[in-house]
Amino acid sequence: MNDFLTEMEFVGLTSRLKRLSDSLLYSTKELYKSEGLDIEPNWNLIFILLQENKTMTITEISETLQFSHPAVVKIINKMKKNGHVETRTDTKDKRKQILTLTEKAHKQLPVFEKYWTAGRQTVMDLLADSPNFLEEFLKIEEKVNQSDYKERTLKNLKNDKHRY
Amino acid sequence: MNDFLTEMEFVGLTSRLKRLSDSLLYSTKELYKSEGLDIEPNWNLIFILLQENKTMTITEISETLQFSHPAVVKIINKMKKNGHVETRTDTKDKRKQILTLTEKAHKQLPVFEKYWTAGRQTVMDLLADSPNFLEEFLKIEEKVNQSDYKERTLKNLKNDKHRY
DNA sequence: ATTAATTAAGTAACTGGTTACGCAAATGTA
DNA sequence: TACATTTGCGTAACCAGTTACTTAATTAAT
Repeated sequence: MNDFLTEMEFVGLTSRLKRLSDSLLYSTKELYKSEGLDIEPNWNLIFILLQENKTMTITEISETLQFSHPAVVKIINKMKKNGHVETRTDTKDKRKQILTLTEKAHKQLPVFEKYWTAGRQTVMDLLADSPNFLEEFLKIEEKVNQSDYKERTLKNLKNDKHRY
Repeated sequence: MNDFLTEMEFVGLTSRLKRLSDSLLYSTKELYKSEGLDIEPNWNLIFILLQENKTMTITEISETLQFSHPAVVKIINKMKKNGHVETRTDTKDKRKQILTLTEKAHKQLPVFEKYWTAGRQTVMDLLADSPNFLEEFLKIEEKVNQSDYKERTLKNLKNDKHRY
């Protein structure tokens, strides 16, 4: 039916990536909402990190997840408001905020994990017919990290000029 | 270096998709800005559509690009402000806005196209080592369209229960 | 020891999308 | 012909991220 975007494959890749990630995001939000869970999509990553490491700082989380630190600040503020995370100032380095999961979080984790497991299963289902997807996706991420879209495109522009 | 997200493959796929699409988006914005082009990332899609079809309405564009119609309204308003698009009300159906490219847009198109071609080349470079990526990506899109993340995950939850 | 540079975290403003809602025009139906 | 439904578009409020800037604390360097 709608073949324009497919036809435009290369041109529209960015849009399509965004559309898919948005679609997964909103769908996850709806799921949690409809099931009455007071958590939000990316929190699982932070829950898992804090569960494994017990304590972490904003910067550590933002580096691990490769989010900007303001993004982490926002998420953590929400998680604090919901009572899932506590913070205290590091006594040795008063700039740092030490983050830990609350008792409430630990209590609810088994329930959350049920949903995360089901979600992981969904991703596996979605990827079932795309056996190379993750591996190839990783390659693209690595390439973009080495030299981003802007750099590469400027280089292509220059090369095109020399072709005359 | 940062292997957490990779290790979390399935769990973090949504985040990673978003990160990649954001990265491409911001990089494209920077490119246009640094080169002094007064256009923005997704506009090429609309330029191309309007060039091919001469006139289109908001709804037609939103359906073709699979964007929500408010998203298209916003983009078109910016393009109007920049003098690249003109609108007039359809005489037969006064609800419809007929969109066309302006003279200015047509004049600048060859310059824009140089950048879009270079960008398309960049995407091809990025995908060079991922020969199955687009095809497999399409499969995932199709699956999500058939049944979204929420639906699938709820189903997985139910199945898990029956396993006991 | 003082000053300069770096680092951690917070805030503000913005971005490109979304859903929800409202209005007016057109269409379908009794 | 009147009334209900649908359609097209616009606006508002929201969302999860970003960059840019600020402040305070720490570390490095003269």
